[in-house]
Amino acid sequence: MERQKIHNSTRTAPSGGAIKNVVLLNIPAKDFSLIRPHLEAIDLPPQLILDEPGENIEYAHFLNEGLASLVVLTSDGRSVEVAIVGKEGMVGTPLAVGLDRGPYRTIMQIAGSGLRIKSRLLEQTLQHSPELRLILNRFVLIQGLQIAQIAACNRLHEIEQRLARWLLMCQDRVESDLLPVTHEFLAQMLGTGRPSVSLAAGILQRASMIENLRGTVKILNRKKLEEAACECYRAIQHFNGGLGIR
Amino acid sequence: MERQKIHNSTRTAPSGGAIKNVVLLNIPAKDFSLIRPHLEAIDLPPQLILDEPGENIEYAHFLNEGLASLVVLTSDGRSVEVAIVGKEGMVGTPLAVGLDRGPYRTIMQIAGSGLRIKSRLLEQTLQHSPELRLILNRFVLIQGLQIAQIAACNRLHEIEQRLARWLLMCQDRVESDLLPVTHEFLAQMLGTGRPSVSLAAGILQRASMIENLRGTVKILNRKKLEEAACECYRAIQHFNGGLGIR
DNA sequence: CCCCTTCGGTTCGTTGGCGAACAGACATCC
DNA sequence: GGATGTCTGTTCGCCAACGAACCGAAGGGG
Repeated sequence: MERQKIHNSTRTAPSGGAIKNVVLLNIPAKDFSLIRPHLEAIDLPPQLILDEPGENIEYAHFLNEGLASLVVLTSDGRSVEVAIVGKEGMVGTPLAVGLDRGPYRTIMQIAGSGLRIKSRLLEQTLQHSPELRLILNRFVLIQGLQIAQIAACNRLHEIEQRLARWLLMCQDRVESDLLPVTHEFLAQMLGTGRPSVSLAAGILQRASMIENLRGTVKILNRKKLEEAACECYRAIQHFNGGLGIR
Repeated sequence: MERQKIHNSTRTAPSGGAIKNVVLLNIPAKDFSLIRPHLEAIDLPPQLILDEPGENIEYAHFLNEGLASLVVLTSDGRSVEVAIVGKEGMVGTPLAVGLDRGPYRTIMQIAGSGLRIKSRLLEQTLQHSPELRLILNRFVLIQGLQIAQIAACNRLHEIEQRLARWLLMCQDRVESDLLPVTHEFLAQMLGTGRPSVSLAAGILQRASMIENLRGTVKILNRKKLEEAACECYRAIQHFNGGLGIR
């Protein structure tokens, strides 16, 4: 068990880079050897779109660093984020159950890198690895719980709390205290207008929880920020308990 | 293929009742015989609570008629519905991936009946039926898509549209034009106050789409109601395409 | 028959959030 | 150093939604 852990922590991609993605690290060694040759290292700059709603999903992505958002778009051009995926999961969940498209846009929020695998090759691998299949299906469910909590949060809580929640969830998946996001972008994620975000961010700043810099938000006091956030943050954190997030 | 269909449509529970649940009908015959002896018929009166957040899920439920809601509760006593489950799915999705509890309350919305199976027995069955496992996991994903759409809807659309959407989704899963729900209950589902519901329902009534009776809403004009609903209704309907809902 | 509960309809004052708009700060490029 | 574009801070008027409250109607039980 201990040896397995050590082995996991030094698992490498074909390109030689260390793997940090929790899903990949949790695959049993024998099954990892099945998938490893098909993995392809990929750089993931901010705003890169990984999947579009209704379009064929070519690759499954496993992040090592950075942060992707699942976003629902409406016909009038507005948008809301419904889930966040970092190194704890997988992007392209429909592939896990043999479907080839989903209804959301998946977009890189914070730059990073990861590994990708052709959908057809993932499917082949899944047929020989029930363990991987279980891991992915479990992630699909957990992600559903996260989405449900955000659904409730979107309805019941106010912008200030939701902003605090978002900043915390974001920082949980990034090393730094500096989150490179603009208010405009936050507005799209929170499904609101930009002035509302600036207003809420101003309040948090005056309470010295954060500092608003140009194009980035700096976390000054995590503890106070957690108090300002709604219970949804704790709830989501709890779902992810087994997935290696904090 | 055709014979299979005919067989499916006459599949019966141990109690002798006909099965209408789409998940159960789609299980291959050989695997259905595995699960059949463990199924137990159950009557499902309105307001019956099937699962509570954080508590052990004893049974998986497969509805034949009626309608259940997944509801997220907050600490201040408010609530929102995040998904609806009828005969197209399963209640107790965490069991499908070997987890034993979830974060939502599952409550019967419209009276009905169904079949249930002990969680331990379902788990045993799953180990011998990859087909059933795939069907359930696929449902878990589809339900996630539904929740995501509702998450967006909760944020971006107004009560009137959301109410119309809810009524349509409800009627899709019930034979009658009469939906036995109170405004108070609708308020809890839509995560809003009761007056807001009465107001919106009044508008829909004056447009002769519905009629508000005591304790029930009558659908008068489905077509107009669909026009009044937001795009989310169509989207969710589309996800369920393969699941036997309309 | 009357009482009592449940529900629907409506009101009213308050508020959070929205969209549009503008001004100032900062960064980059020439 | 000046011009341009991006980003933040802030204002203002407007509207949807909220919570509390009250009334009246409908239904059920004694």
